[in-house]
Amino acid sequence: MLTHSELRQLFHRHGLAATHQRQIIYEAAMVPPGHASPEAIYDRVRKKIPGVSLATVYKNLRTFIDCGLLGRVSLHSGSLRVESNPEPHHHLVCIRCKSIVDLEEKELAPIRFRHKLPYGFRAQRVAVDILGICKACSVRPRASRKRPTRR
Amino acid sequence: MLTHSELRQLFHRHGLAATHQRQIIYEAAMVPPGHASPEAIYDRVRKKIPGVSLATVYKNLRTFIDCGLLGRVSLHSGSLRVESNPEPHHHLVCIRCKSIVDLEEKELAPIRFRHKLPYGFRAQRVAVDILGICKACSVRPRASRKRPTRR
DNA sequence: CTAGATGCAAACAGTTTGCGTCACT
DNA sequence: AGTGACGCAAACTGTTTGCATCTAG
Repeated sequence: MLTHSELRQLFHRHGLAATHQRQIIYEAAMVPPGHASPEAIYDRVRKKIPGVSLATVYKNLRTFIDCGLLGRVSLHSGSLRVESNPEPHHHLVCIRCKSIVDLEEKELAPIRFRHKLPYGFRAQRVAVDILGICKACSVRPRASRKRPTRR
Repeated sequence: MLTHSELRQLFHRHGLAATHQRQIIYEAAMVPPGHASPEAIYDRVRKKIPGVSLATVYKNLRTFIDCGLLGRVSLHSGSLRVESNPEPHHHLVCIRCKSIVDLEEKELAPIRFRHKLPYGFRAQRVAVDILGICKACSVRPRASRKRPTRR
């Protein structure tokens, strides 16, 4: 948890004004265990700033993501992608054009846990995403990449 | 690629009527490399059945997913989930309540490829999702799980 | 003949945008 | 003082639903 002035510095380092809303939104996004949804963050922020606008929360989250202060859990939040391959398998995912190519399970050596899984979690299967740049995108100049549909 | 009557059998095995639309939608969802979006599937289907309704496509995709004929690429399509942990790490994902818990990278033995990656793909990082049932959900009776927000 | 499927339009949820006003720097 | 942030409402995208009609079994 950052102090008030560490937070200011962090924002300034990224060229962002250190507004009150922004600070509270950032803190709300960082509360453990992370992975919050915009709605959940909005709810937390409203407890401290009852008048915040949901749009402000969205604008800030996008700003944070764009400058790397936050990440996103999945590149494919947004629209549904259907999975036609019924076999267990993994994915090569292009972070630029979001395309997905299957990788047969046997292409990867088995995943090994170093310790027992925490939290009474009962694992059923393991899905590996290998994130990178696909052939088409590394040929294509960066500027010409299609603007992602949304999000 | 299934023949017409194999397709009929497949549907009947799942208690689904073998309508013309359904067959075409299924085939459209299965065209390689898979992972199509509903819009993309709709576009393919319209080439064969110009009058299809987008709603019919959505209804069928949901039906297919519900009965296991199709999967979905990510459990988190739908709404954005923010990632507050800047360190490379993996995820334990509950397939029932969609909750996410981080797993430190060092908890997993390094991922090893058995062969070179295909397609000129330039890998940058590997994200592992361990899918299963979280402690809370394995205690909680199945019926009481919250209806997922959407999708 | 009947349960279930389709098509249409309207409803929704999540997210973004335009614009006037306000606040950091 | 000027640039960027905020708040509001309206616009948009992706998805679902209600209902009348049609069709496979």
